[in-house]
Amino acid sequence: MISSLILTEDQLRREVEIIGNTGKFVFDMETIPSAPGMDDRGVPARNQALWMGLATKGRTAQIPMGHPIGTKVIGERLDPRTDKNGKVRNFRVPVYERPPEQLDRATVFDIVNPLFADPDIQQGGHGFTFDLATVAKYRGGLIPVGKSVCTIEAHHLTDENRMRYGMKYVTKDLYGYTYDDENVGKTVEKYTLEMVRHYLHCDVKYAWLEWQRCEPLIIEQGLEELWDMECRLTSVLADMRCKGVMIDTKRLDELQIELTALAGERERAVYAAAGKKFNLNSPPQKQAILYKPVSEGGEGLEGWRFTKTGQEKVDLGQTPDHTFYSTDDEALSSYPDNAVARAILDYQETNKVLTTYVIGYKGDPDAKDKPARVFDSIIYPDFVQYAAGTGRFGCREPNLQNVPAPRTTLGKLVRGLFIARPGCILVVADYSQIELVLLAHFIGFGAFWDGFLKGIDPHTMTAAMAMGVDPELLQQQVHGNVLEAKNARNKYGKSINFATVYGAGLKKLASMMGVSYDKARGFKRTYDRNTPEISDYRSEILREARRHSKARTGFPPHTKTLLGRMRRLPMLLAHNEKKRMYAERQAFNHIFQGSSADLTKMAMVRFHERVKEIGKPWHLILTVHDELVVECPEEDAEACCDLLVWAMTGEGIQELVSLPLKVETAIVKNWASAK
DNA sequence: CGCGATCGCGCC
DNA sequence: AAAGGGCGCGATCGCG
Repeated sequence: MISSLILTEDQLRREVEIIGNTGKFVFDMETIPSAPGMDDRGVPARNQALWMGLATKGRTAQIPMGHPIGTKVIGERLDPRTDKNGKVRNFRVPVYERPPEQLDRATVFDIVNPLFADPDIQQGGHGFTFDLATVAKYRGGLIPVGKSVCTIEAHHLTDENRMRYGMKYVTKDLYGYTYDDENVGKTVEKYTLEMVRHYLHCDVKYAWLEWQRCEPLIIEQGLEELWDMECRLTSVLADMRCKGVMIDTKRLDELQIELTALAGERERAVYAAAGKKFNLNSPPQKQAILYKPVSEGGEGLEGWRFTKTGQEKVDLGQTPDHTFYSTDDEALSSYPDNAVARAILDYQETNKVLTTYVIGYKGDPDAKDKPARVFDSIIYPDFVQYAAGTGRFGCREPNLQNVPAPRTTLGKLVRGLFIARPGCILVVADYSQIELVLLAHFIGFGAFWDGFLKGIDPHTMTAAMAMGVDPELLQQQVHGNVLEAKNARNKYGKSINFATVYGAGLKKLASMMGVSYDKARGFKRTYDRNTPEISDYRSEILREARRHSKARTGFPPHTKTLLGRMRRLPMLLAHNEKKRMYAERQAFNHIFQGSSADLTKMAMVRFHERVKEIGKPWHLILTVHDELVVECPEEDAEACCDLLVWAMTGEGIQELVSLPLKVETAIVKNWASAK
């Protein structure tokens, strides 16, 4: 491949012309913080572009825009730095030649922008939302318009089980090539011009090759429509990444003060109850305190649930000691009479919120690895379209998909931190019972199916099937607030439905239902007798999945979603029963979890593209599996809500599912007010 | 000191 | 007889 360092306008114009004629290119941005000492190089709305890398058929180009150092070492200087003991020491630091004259950002974007503005030119990159969002601020906030190919997504569609999709690992495993032992991309400005140039050349070269490798595979595997949807989604995610979510920073600060005090109080209460100090964030130390006999300074509690490794050791025939037992919430909750267990539970509730959400968002200036996630009252989460094997999103830095739900006081406080910008409002919509609707859809008849058509709630329906009573009667009782009926719905119905889509066993089911093992078994038997179509469907799906093999059909055993998204699970053929049954649960669950993700992703694309057509300032800001959150001007709330409902359930998406798709909506000032 | 494993826990 | 799907992240702890 031809590789060029671009230092003049003419050189850049030539590259742009070649790319324009090819109609397809890769670009990759290397960035630095918005200001010295600021930790936002990974935040596209704020960072600064330092390099742009380009690739197209047969060539790459690297464009520095103010790289601070050259390549040759011309001397050495002593740099006084304080080490961790507070001592000042002189470090020898190489001095580099001055860098060459480079193009400035404005000039580069002037010349490159026609590529970004041309809907007929396809563009791609590895983890592409970052690059799309990074360049947007140099073009008036506009995301480049052409088809956007994220090469990680492309790879993921054809190999969803791969653990690491980073370029470093991909080049090593697929191309047998290593080029970045030093993580140059993390701090490009510290490396020599030539090192960055080579790094960037490799990045765009292999992104281009990945694109060319994956595209035919995707077509061959019949995933073209899904691929088209995911490509359009990449642009949506870039927009979300630019936008971010507003946080009530005043409340966040107040919450930090309140929770720090409360956690401290509760920590002292634990020590008082235990009669000694220990590290109450350490599971091993909690085990020692709770499960060791009184004679050895413990509370002498009888453990009843093993940890994962504890269970494995028991399976190997070892005799349990205190280190085998779990100290999780459920285990501790079973000792309501023990003061230490109670005190630990109280402490953990506040400490979890304090460390994960409050400090997690604000960052800890004293800790190295705890950067702030709030910038001028905005959090910029990274929604990752290729995070889960089922097709669901992941969300990182920070994860806004595990914000406490507004069911508890603390949950309301945390979720209430997420607010609409001034003059704006949040439109929240979530699919009702989407996984169960999909289960009924795929089976195509039976109790669920009838229930959904008659408007019977699926948990009520399942409770009725488990107790052998008339579903419509039970539904009436639930609506009439009959206590036993509501309990049956919430405990029995919900639990069995969860157990169905997740594949939980009877032991788990009993504990979820809050009844004895025997009673749970009885309910499950009645349920299975009344809904044979469900277990029949499961067997059929797994049989179908196992029919596949590389030799027979070209695919490993797998299941598929509504849009044909594959989950390949070779372990469906494992002889090891544990592993095989795990794969069976994954395979079955994938159909509903993955189809739900298909619908949500598709709805996001529909909403975003329609908004662009009508030119409204409405933006998706959050996606939480079956829930979408949009921010819009207050006066647009109703219209925006209508459009969101259309995107999620209207013509063009409803046809995919043979039962009515339903959403619940809310128009709110802060996220805690929904639901 | 960085890294991975483990445990635990927030969400859907 | 037994079987909880999918994430990201915080804290601790042992290892190299």
